[in-house]
Amino acid sequence: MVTAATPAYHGTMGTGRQKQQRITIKDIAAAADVDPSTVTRALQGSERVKAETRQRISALASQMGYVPNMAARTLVTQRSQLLGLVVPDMTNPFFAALARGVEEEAASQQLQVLIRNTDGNEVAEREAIQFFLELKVDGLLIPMARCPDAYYATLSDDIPLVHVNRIDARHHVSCDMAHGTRAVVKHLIDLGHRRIGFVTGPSSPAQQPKRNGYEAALQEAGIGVDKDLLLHFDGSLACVEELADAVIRIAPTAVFAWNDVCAMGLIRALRDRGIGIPTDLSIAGHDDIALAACYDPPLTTVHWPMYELGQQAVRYLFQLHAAGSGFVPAIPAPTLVVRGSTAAVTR
Amino acid sequence: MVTAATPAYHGTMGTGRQKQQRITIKDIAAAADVDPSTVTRALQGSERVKAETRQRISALASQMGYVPNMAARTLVTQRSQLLGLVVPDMTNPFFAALARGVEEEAASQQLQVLIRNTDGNEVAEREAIQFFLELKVDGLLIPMARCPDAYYATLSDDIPLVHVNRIDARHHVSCDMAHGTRAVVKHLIDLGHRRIGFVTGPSSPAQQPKRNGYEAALQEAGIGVDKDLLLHFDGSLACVEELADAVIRIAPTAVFAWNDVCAMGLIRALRDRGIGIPTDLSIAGHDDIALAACYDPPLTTVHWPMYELGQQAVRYLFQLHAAGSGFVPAIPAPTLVVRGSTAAVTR
DNA sequence: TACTAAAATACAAACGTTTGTATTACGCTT
DNA sequence: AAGCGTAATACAAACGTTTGTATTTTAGTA
Repeated sequence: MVTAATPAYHGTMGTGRQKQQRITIKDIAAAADVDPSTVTRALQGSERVKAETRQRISALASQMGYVPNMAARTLVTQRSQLLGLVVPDMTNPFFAALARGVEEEAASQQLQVLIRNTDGNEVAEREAIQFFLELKVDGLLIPMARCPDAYYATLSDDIPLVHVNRIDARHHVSCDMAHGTRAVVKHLIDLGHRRIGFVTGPSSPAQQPKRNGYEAALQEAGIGVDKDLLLHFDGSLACVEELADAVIRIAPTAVFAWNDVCAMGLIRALRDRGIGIPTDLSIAGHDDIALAACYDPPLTTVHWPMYELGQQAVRYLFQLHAAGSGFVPAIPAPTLVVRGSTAAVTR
Repeated sequence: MVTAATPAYHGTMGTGRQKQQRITIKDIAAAADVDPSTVTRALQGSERVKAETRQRISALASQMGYVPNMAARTLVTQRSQLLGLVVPDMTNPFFAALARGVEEEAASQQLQVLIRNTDGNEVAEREAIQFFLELKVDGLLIPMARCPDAYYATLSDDIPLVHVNRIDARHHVSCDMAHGTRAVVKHLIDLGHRRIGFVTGPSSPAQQPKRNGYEAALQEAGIGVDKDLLLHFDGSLACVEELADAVIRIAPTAVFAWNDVCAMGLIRALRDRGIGIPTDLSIAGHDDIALAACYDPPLTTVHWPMYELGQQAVRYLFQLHAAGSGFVPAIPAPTLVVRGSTAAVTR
């Protein structure tokens, strides 16, 4: 047998490596004249290998352009060092902030975060989860989950799974969503409004508290919930035109929109129809996206502690890993941000 | 049957979730009384295994809750079925649209897309690339790359890599960025503007053509480039205030802003200072994000064919895989979208 | 010098797939 | 019934790591 072990360095003519030849731990072992296991340990910085050898090996590794093979590592360790994050839409600044919190916290535990969008589609969500399962991620984070709870229940044995803002789930980290919406509606009531429209959004169990807050505030003020004042936003900006027409028809003095984007679109569409904001009508949004402060008028809205939610969710995940049970995440409440799009009632 | 299947976990007894033994292909093989290789082939739908057996095996697989192990597959096939997409910021609707195109096209080839954000940070970009390398992705897509070209050159042997909108790169798919910016500046010139400010953004080789277009349009119209009319946007909305002050100081009749967000912030800040848009000053943006049409006034801007760029980039990648060389992507040019934020010069 | 504990390293068996090759089973033809 | 081509399946060797255990080396002691 010919010894094929040597990876045949091709003319290393000064310029650095040229050969596209996967360098493995074995190659390094051969070059350093040690066993592959020693290379592994050296690269891990194990105390078990002599400092000098460690030094020599890692020098060799970077010099040879060694790139560890995650697949092999995952296979043997049964840990991928990966966290899966399943979000409806990363374009939404709201989820972007959450992802930020997740990534930050995960990094502190040497974990990488993988993100998949679902477009709020239930089927896509399942596919994303399935994908992460195959990838053998070490944990799954699902904000605003769309599927029925039973589905996640079947999963929770396979993999640690934490929901965000889904209070009916087994493991979840949530802020008091209803608190924020209650505050904004109360704010409108305090301004003298009585006919307050509410634009609902894509329905999902995770979003239910939003509506509860609206109703709670009205009831606290002794105002009945009028079904006629409910409108619906399908998430597309095209929809704001008919929304504007509907608002004119039902003639509220204030509208609490599903989110900031919806509020902005609505303001523009209403202005096109000759309705001044906030002079003729007050409009509040939700989420407090970056542009909310930049709109004209600046948007009154609800700010969510998304970054913190992301952080806490990751911590919760670790508790689950450690078989701990009673983790109580500390989440600040959403806060009302009063800006220029709401004003005292004029009629 | 011996208990060899139990992988003897340390501790964790009691509180946590109980150990589930993952189902492997071997388990299915045992249950179906066939060889593991037959299971693999059955699951792949290979003609080599009898239809009835195939049927039986896949029934068994789903019944037993089998989840394929990507790591093992990747290890042996040397293909991860994964595509890496490295973007500065997925929050940017612009990159979101690109990702959409990439995902769509990749899906048609049974590939999954993994996305990593870099925040426009060069170090983060390298880390992201390194990460993807370890993950053994089948291809790398990098729009608006930040690092010097030499860096990517060293990579291109290891992995197929396609840039988006980076014309100095070896393999790239780009639209004629300068064309869009030239069109918008020409539009302003046609409206009678002569003093046209330009707000630059985070510099990167990929963004150079944007500025070239600005200068080209001026030169074509016989207007000199006045360095005093150049401003800078650092990407944060906080920056618009000082930007507004600067605009007032240098007193252009029109401003071409780095992007739509910048334009919106600037409009609001200028209004706060008593300057009407577009009556006193015209402002154009870039990117044509969804909210651009919803702003008040609706933004004149440049629409990019990002979705198409994403698609074409993936196709290019496949050409590279197939060792084909002369792929010429067909990319529509960016188009000018005239809305309400620009008007004829009044002074 | 012989002996031993500790340090350093080597060995070998996994991890869960895939795939080329070898083997068996089956249905024909003669 | 022997022979044969093919269909169906089994075998076995990878892929690149990690890690428990065995072995060697080293240095320190008696």
